[in-house]
Amino acid sequence: MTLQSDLPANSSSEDIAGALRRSILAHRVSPGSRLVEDEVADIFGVGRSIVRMALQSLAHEGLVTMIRNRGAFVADPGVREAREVFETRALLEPRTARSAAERATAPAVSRLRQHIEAEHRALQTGDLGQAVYLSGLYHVAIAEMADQTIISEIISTLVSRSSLVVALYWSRPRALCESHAHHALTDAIATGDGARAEDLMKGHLLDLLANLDLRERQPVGGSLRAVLSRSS
Amino acid sequence: MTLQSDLPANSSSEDIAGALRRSILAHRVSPGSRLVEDEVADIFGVGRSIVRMALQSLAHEGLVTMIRNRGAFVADPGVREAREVFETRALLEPRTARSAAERATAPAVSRLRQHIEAEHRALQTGDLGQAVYLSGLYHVAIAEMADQTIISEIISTLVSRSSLVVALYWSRPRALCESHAHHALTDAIATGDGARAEDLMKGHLLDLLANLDLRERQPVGGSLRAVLSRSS
DNA sequence: TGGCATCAGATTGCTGACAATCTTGACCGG
DNA sequence: CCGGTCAAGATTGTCAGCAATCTGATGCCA
Repeated sequence: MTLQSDLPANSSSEDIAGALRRSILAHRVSPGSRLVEDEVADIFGVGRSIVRMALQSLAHEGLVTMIRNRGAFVADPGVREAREVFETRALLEPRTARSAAERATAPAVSRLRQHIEAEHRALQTGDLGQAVYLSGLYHVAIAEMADQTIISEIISTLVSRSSLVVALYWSRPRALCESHAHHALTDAIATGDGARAEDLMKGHLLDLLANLDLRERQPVGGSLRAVLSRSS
Repeated sequence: MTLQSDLPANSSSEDIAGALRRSILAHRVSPGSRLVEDEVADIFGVGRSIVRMALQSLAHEGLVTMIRNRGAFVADPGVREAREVFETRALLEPRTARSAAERATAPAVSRLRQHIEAEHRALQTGDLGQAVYLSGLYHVAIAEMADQTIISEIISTLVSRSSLVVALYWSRPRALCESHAHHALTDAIATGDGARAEDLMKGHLLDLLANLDLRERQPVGGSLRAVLSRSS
């Protein structure tokens, strides 16, 4: 677990939750990893209570699993949860994209295009984790355009969880992902075509779900042992 | 703030979060009230750390607002949040009701009817807060029938927040609420009529939203002062 | 060899105390 | 009478330490 932190020694629990979140979403720590309170506290130079709060926050978001007397682990969603995350997004995001299109402003649209560009750059430098993370931010930005605070927050956590799901179940390692989908969607929003935006978003999410390899996989530790015994 | 607690002295933070939640949802503490950590800790006979965790939990659910260095308050949703809560529910619950209808089992349906009955009893004994609370549980029960964990959790928090909204904005104090709607919806689910369940749920939620008096109201303290100055 | 009790080490759960911060009310000058 | 300043009290934020619990390794016995 290498959680490089460039944070000032005196950070609040939200700062630490944010730093941990970025590390998890960019796949710098793998699902299932243990997050020891003392260790994290040392890394960020704070006491354990602060780390505890940050971990509890992330647990509420579904990015971390806490087990009493055992500690905190980076969430490790199963196939069922993976499916449910995308099904829920498919319920919320299409209509939200429509709202966003209906109240699109020029600066907001250009912010969307900047997101896409940043995502592209990350893909070209080969930083897949960062690309997935930025692709998530694009969806959150759309939700915020729709000016719906509650839905934005829900989508934000769902997008986070999606990032974990993609890390675990994405079936086409080097696919060009979905830049085309994002481009088309942005165009629809820019022209204020709500119906089209809704359709595109729905298709996009179904597409993502279809590209997951949702066969039951072995628990991480088990598969490692299996690999070793085969290679011997 | 009278938080009667019949809890054993040794309770976990979840127990306390639950007790607080019930108190808030049944309107035994009014929105905006302060929740002092020491006070709550004394009432439940635990240390402050446990209360802190419980409060943080409720803050994540949107039932409590925490302000740094100032403390925790029972949430006091504004008109905008009130509208958004119901709009989000309208996005999630109709489809979920359809799923519930499509996989309805006899015991699950009878549990729904029990919920309705309990709600009726509360209404007849005049316990309006309890009735609203139970009416919320009915909606959560439907979400659970649909066998969607994530959506169930989201709906559960939205239903909680709805309870606060109803406490603040319900326009017809003695209306017979919505028992008819719940009955019809249950019938649709019992007969496995998914399309009808979806329609009924959508209508039901729009109905609820329409019966809120969403004019901007004065902050609680301010209106009190206004009343006093008028009566003088 | 395989299964089970036991124990040391590591880690979390919780409490009490102290520091930092905010609120309230009194005081004071204009 | 009004606004601003200051100090006391109340409340939250954080830390360090200890008790409770879990993990995994060791040794024992069938």
